[in-house]
Amino acid sequence: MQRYQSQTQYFKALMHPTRMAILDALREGEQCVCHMEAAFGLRQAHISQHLMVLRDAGLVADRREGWNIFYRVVRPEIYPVIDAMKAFSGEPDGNPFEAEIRSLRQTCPCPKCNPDDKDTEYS
Amino acid sequence: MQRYQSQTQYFKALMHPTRMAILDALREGEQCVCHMEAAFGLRQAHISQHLMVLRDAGLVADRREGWNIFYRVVRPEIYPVIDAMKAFSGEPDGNPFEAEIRSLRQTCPCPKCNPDDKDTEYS
DNA sequence: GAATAATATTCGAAAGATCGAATATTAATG
DNA sequence: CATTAATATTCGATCTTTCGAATATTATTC
Repeated sequence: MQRYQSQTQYFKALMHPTRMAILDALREGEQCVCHMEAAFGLRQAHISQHLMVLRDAGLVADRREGWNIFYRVVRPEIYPVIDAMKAFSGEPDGNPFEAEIRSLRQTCPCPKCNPDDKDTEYS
Repeated sequence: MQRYQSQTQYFKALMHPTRMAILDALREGEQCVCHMEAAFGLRQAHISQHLMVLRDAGLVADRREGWNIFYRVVRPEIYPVIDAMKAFSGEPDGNPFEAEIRSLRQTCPCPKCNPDDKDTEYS
């Protein structure tokens, strides 16, 4: 059964709701961890742990920018697999967090969202 | 994360080498357990346990015919998902057990393989 | 350079998956 | 009806995954 090692490893990476949510959230391009924390309503450590699994699987990579760390998908060819599964299981395809993440851009203090905040004064 | 329940359940079903092998073996149509046992070189109980997982997931169903129980895929729409993963992970697609199972037909005593064996005399 | 913000890592307990061994079930045969 | 062939189920040990709590790391700011 050695021949199935690779395929099943990747299925294992896709096997958790939080990891599917992360991959969906990254459809729009890179996101910092704080975005996912807010969009999913999950604890920071929890998300970080699942990001580690995806990183170890070679599906995502990170990039630091000041305080924030941005994650991106490095093998977008994984999306056809996910989309095939969504079709199979009758879920609407695409990114269910799209609107949520877009609205985060208003208030998020991370440099990607609000590059000019450097000089902003808070009350 | 409730929304990912269904998708991840199915990924979980695909997550094991033996279960992938079973689904590949069933591409050619229904097979009895003895075929998979011979083709995979795995113990009977092991295969049976994984068949149970696939059955509980609603992917396969069984049918008895005399002594043998034949399994078949009841949701072949799962194959596009598997094929997408094979493409992703660089595996050749299709059923790697095709030749093996075909050759089993020569010697297998199950009714599907040799429907006329009823009257066959052994030494 | 001490404090802080964002994120990562470690640890430990609980839950789940795997797998072999043993046993149970079911239908066919004599 | 006892035996047998094919397959299923149960059990128990081991390994893996999950997840919260605590702690560590890294870059920034004052």
